[in-house]
Amino acid sequence: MANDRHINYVILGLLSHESMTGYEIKKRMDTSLRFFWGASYGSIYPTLNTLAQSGLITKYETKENGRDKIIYTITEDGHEVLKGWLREPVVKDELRYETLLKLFFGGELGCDGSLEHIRSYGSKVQDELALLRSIVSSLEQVKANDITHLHYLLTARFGVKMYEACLEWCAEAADELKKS
Amino acid sequence: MANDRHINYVILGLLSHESMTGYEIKKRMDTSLRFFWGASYGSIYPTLNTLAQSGLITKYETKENGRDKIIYTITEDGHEVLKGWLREPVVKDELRYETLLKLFFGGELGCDGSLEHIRSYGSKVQDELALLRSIVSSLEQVKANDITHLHYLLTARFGVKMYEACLEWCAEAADELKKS
DNA sequence: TGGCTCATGTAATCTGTTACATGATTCT
DNA sequence: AGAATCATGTAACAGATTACATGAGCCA
Repeated sequence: MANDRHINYVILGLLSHESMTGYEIKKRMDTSLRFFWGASYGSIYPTLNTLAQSGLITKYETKENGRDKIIYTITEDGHEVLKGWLREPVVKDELRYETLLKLFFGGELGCDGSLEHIRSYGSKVQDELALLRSIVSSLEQVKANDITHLHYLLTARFGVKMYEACLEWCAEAADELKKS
Repeated sequence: MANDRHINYVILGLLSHESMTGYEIKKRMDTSLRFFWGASYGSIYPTLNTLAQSGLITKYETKENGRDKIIYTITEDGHEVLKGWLREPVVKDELRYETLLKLFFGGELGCDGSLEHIRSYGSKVQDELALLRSIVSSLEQVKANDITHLHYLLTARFGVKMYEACLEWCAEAADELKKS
């Protein structure tokens, strides 16, 4: 592989679970991975082509229900490259929280503005939490002794844990702002 | 202001607290803001110049201890622009967690690899947590009834809450991987 | 028939980092 | 004396998004 961008490994990872189209990859990003990673078509489709050229995935052009599709499948080489990346230590975990930025500078505005940001953040978190909880409970019901399933479950539970802590903080922070 | 990048507001925000040099701004990024935002010299210095050209901050070139410095100060216009941004709703809170990515695809590798990632993540979190806790306790000791202080404290507490939840998750996740 | 979803892709743009260049001062 | 820190800045590059273009099938 010429370059070493995350998007390569994300796609290889998704294809290691299941063969799919670029469109479906994008869907997974917006559902399963949305909590901790994102990508747009503008990075997905070109990457699929370079991965195919490198022989890490294969293209299968077909027609389903009259719709043209390209189904991508990971190759042996692809698996090896993915595993190589998985074995390497994590380089960076990043948070870019506009909410915290606005809160950090919130003294400039007064408490009401900050309270509004916290409220709106809290309600966003609550929605995400509901979504994640439903994912967790459906994964728990499957009760597969499959290791892949366990990994999904652990990441989803991470999200639940995070968001629960967020909500606690929201309540406490709002209280304190009201007191002042 | 010609453009609408976050870096503009981050700098205005920091300067709303205190006048300082570009070098000091970078330091704040790496200490106070490191938990939820980051920036490099390559974005800070050019932004300082455009902000000065727009009249949102002023330059004061001086010499301290024989060192050349440029101290930047926010203007009235700068305050207004900052307030305008603070009043607007938050557009995006983002997480880019390589650790979760590697864990999500960790089924490919086996439990040992995932356990190693969790361990290493846990120890990183513990370091950050210690740092944040010391910030929180020093902020609590100041006991300023100042609203700006309260805002610092709330963001720091957010970090503590997050990281505590992370550590709980690390312990639980590791247990479950060991069981399997 | 009109709007939504499925499906693929590209060009322009944006935003930021990395690596380098430079030079003074302070600490050990 | 040498290393680390203070201090400012730029050019090349990286990595990604946005907006657009295109077109077919599905549902009401």
